[in-house]
Amino acid sequence: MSKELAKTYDPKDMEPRIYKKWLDKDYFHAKADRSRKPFTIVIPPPNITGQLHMGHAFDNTMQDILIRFKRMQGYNALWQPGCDHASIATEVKIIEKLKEEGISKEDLGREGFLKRAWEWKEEYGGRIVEQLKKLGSSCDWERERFTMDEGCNRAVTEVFVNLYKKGLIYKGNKIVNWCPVCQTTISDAEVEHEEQAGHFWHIRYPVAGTKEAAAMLEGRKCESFDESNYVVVATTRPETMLGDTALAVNPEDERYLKIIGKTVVLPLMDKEIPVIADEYVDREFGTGVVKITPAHDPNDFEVGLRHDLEVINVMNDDATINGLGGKYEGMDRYEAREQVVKDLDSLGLLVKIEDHSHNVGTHDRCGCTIEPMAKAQWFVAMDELAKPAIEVLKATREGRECKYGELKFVPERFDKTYLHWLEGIRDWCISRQLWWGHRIPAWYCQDCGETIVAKEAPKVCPKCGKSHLKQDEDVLDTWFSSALWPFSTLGWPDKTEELDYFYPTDVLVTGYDIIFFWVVRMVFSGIEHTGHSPFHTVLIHGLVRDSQGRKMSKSLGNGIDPLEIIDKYGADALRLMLMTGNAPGNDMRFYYEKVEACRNFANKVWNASRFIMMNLSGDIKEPSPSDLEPVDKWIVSRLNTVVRDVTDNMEKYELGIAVGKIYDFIWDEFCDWYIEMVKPRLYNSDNAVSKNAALYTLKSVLTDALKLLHPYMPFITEEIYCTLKGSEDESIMISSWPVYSEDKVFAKEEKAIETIKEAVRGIRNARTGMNVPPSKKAHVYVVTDDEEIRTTFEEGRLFFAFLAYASEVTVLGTDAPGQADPADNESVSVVIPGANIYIPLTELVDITQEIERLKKEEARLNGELKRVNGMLGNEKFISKAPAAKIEEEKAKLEKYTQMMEQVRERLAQLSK
RNA sequence: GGGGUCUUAGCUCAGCUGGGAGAGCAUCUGCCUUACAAGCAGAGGGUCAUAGGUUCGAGCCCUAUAGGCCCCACCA
Repeated sequence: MSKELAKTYDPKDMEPRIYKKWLDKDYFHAKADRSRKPFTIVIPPPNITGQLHMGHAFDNTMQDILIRFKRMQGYNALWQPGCDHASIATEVKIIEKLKEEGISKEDLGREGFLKRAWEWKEEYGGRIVEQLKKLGSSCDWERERFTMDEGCNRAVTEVFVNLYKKGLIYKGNKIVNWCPVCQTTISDAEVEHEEQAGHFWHIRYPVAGTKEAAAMLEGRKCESFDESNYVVVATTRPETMLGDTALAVNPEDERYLKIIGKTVVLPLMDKEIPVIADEYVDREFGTGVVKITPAHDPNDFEVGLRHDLEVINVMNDDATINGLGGKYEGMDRYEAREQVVKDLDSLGLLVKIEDHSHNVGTHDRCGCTIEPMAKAQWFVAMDELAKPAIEVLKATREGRECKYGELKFVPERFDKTYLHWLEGIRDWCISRQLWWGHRIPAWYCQDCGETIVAKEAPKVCPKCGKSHLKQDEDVLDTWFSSALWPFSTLGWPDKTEELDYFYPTDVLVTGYDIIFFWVVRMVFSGIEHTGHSPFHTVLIHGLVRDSQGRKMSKSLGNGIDPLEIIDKYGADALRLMLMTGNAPGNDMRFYYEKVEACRNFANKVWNASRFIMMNLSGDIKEPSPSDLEPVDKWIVSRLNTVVRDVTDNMEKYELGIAVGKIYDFIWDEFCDWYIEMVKPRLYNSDNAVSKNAALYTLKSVLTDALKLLHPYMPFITEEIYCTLKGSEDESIMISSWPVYSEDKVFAKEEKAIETIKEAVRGIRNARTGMNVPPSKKAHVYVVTDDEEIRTTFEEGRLFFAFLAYASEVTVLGTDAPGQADPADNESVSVVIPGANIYIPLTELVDITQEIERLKKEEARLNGELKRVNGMLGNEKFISKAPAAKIEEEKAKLEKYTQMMEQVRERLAQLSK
C-alpha cells in the first residue's frame, strides 16, 4: 500500500524529516572498505565565525551533487566535513564582543582570552553545520573535524618541525606586510592593491659639506641652491625618509655619475647617508634618484641587502613614529607626513608637489593601509616547495606520468592563475601576532639565546642545559593548518586506515578567489608531506552576485540569506537554481524569478508523480517486450539517451548542462508528451495489457528520471521515490545510478513518434491559427502511401486523436477507393514528411487564411531547400565533408522536396 | 605593465569535440482539457560587439579593434 503524496508540494516539513531519516540510517557514513572504490571530497572548512551565505550554498551544493552522484554509482563516497578556527577572523570578532562588555583582550590575558575563544567556538562553531544540513549536504558528520582539534594540532606541529629541520622554515628579519590596525603581520595573499590618488613630493637632498647642507644643518632656509650641490628625490611617502639610509641612482645614468659614492645629508634627520648605484633604479621614472628606506619598502629592503645598508624601523606597531624618528616621535604616519613636508618646505627643500596615483596595499580584512616593515618573523621558504606543485600540474596537462600524482583545474583556464602565482611566489610569512591559533612550537633559551623547535616543550636548553625557556608568543597563519586539511582530517601523521584508503582525495570544489590562499598551499603541502597531490581535480566556481551583478556583502546589505530562500522555496529549489544555466567558473546572478522557476519545476515533478500514483492501482507487472507500444519504447529510448548524456556530462563536471537535460526530459518529453500520450490508455480499462504497459513504463521512467535528478534535488526525489516504492525503508540516495543500455535503443519507434509529434504540432498550430477552441473536435484524415507512416498512425490512433483534438482519425492512401476526397476546399491541411493531413472544418475554415498559412509554410520550405541545395551543390562540400553529414543533408533534401510538392499541390487546389 | 574573461532575444544567461541559433523570465493569443493556473496549447522577437582570416562550413578556431568586468605586479 503506497501512501499518497500531499496535494501540493510543500518542502517545509518534508525536508527536515527526510534529512533526519538519512542521518538515522547512517547513509552519509563511509568506512574504509578495500572491496570498493573510494571517492573523496574534503569540504572547504567554513569559518567558525560563519553564517551560511550564498557562496557556501553554491560551493556545497556542487560538492553534494558530486558525492551523491558517485555514491549512487557505487563508489564508497566520503564527504569529509569540518570547520576552520579562522585565526584572525575569529579573534577580531571576539575582541569586538569583548569591547561591548567593556574589556580588552589584554584585560583577560592570553589564557583567559583563549578560554573565551573556545567558548565562542562551542557556541557558533556548530551553527554553520546545522545550516549545511538544511541544504541537504550529505557529509559524514561522524568524521567532523576542526583545524584546532587534537589531531590537526599534531599535524601542524609535525609539519612545522619537519620543515624547520629541512631548513624550509626559518626565522628571519625581513620586510613583512604589517597591519597597524590588527597589529599583526599578514601574508602577501592577504594584501589587496588598490589604486589611490596621491602625490609625488620632490625633495632636495643637499650634498654633504656644501653651503646648502650647512644652512640646513643650522635650520636656516636656504634661498639659493647651486645645482651641483644637491639632488632631487621624488617620493610618494615623505615620512619614510626618517628611516632613509641611502640614496640610489642607476649606475649608467650620466646625470648622476659624479655623485655616486658621495654622501648627502638626510634632511630633518641631519645625518649623512651614501649615494649608491643600483640597477633597480629606473632612469626614466621620477627624477632618477631614489631614497632608500630598507625598513619600510620591500624594494629598498632588497637594495639594502645588496649594499649592506642599515635597516632603521622608524615606526611603532600602530604606525606612529617611534624614537628613531627624531622630533616626529609619537605622530601618526600621516600626521608625520604633513609635518615633514611642512618642515622641508620651511627649509626650502621642497621643490614641488605633483599629483600621482599609485597602488597602495591594504589589508583584505580591515581595509587598513599596510605598512611594510622589517621585522623578525617566521617564514616558509617557497622555492623548493613550489617546484613539484608546478610540475604536477604541467605533467597532468601534458599527459606525462608524475610521481606526485595528478592535478588539473576545471575549467582549465585556472591553470594559469595557479601557475602564475607559484612561479612568482615569495617566501610565506607564517607568524601572526595573535592569540587564537596554533602557537609556534619554538622556544628561546633566556640564558644563551638558543632557539629550540620541537614537537614537545623542552625541559632544558640542549645547548646550555638551563631551564629558562620561553615559547614564541606568536601563532601561525590560519592557512598553515588549512593547507594540511586533506590529510590531517584523515589521520595524518599517523598511518591510519582512512588515510591509506581515502587519500589522495578526488575533487576539491572551491571558488576562484581562494586558489592562492588555499589550493596552492594544499598542493605543495600535500606533496611535501604525503608525496601526493591531495586531489586530482580542482573544480572551480565563481561568485554569486546580486541581481545587479554586485558582490553580495555586509556593507552593501545586498546579501541574500540562503536560509530564507530554503524556508520559502525549499532547499531543492535553491540548489537547482544555483546549478542551472551557469557555466563552470563563471559568476552568477541571484534572481528570485530563477528560484521561483525552479520551485515550479519541483512542483511539476511533484504533480506528475502524483498523477502517476493516482493511476497505479493493483499490481503492475513487467510487460513482455511485445506488449510495449511504440510510445512506450519511444520514451524508454529517449530516457536511455538522456541517461548516457547526463552521466557523461556529470563525469566531465558539466553540472549545469547535465541538469538542463534532466529538466527538459522531465518537463517536455515526459510530462508534456508521454503522460499526455498514455492518458487515453489509462482512462480506458478495456485493454488491460496496454494499460499495464503504460503504467509500468510511467513508473519505471519516472523512477530513473528521479534518480538522475536526485543529486540536484535530493529531498523531493527521496520523498517521491519512497512513496512510489511504498516504503520509508527504501532510499533513492543509496539506489543505483541508471545505466545506458543498447537494449533500450529503439530507433524505429523514436522516428515514428517524432512523426506523430510533428503531425500534432502541425494540427495544433493550424487550429490556433484559425482560432478553433480545443473543445471543438474534428475529423482528421491522414493521407499517405508510406507503409511505415501508415502503421505508425494506425498504432497511435488513440493518443493521436486525443492530442490532435480529433473526433475520428482516418488513415488512407492517396488513391483510396470509396472515400470522399478529404482534400476538398473546405478543409485545412497540414504537411508533414511523407503524409498529408486534412481536417475538414467546414463551418470554420477561412480559405484566405488557409492560403496565407500555406504560403508561409512554402516560404519556410523554400528557405530550407535553399540551404540544403547550397550545401549539396557545393563541390567542395561533397568532396570534403564527412559522408554521414552528406547523407544527412541528402535525406533532408528529399524530405523537403516532397513536402514542398505537397504544399504546392494543396495551394493549387485551394486557388482553383 | 602582465594575464584572464565577457560582449548571443526586452532582461538574465546556456550553447559540451566547428555542421540547421536555445532556456527561464517578460510580451502577445487562446484555454479553468478530471496531475499541475507554481499549469496547458500557440505566437512574436537575435547581421551571436566590430573588422579581417582559417575552413566545404564559424556563435564556436586565429588576428586586430572597441567597450565592460576580474586577477596579478616592488616603478620610488
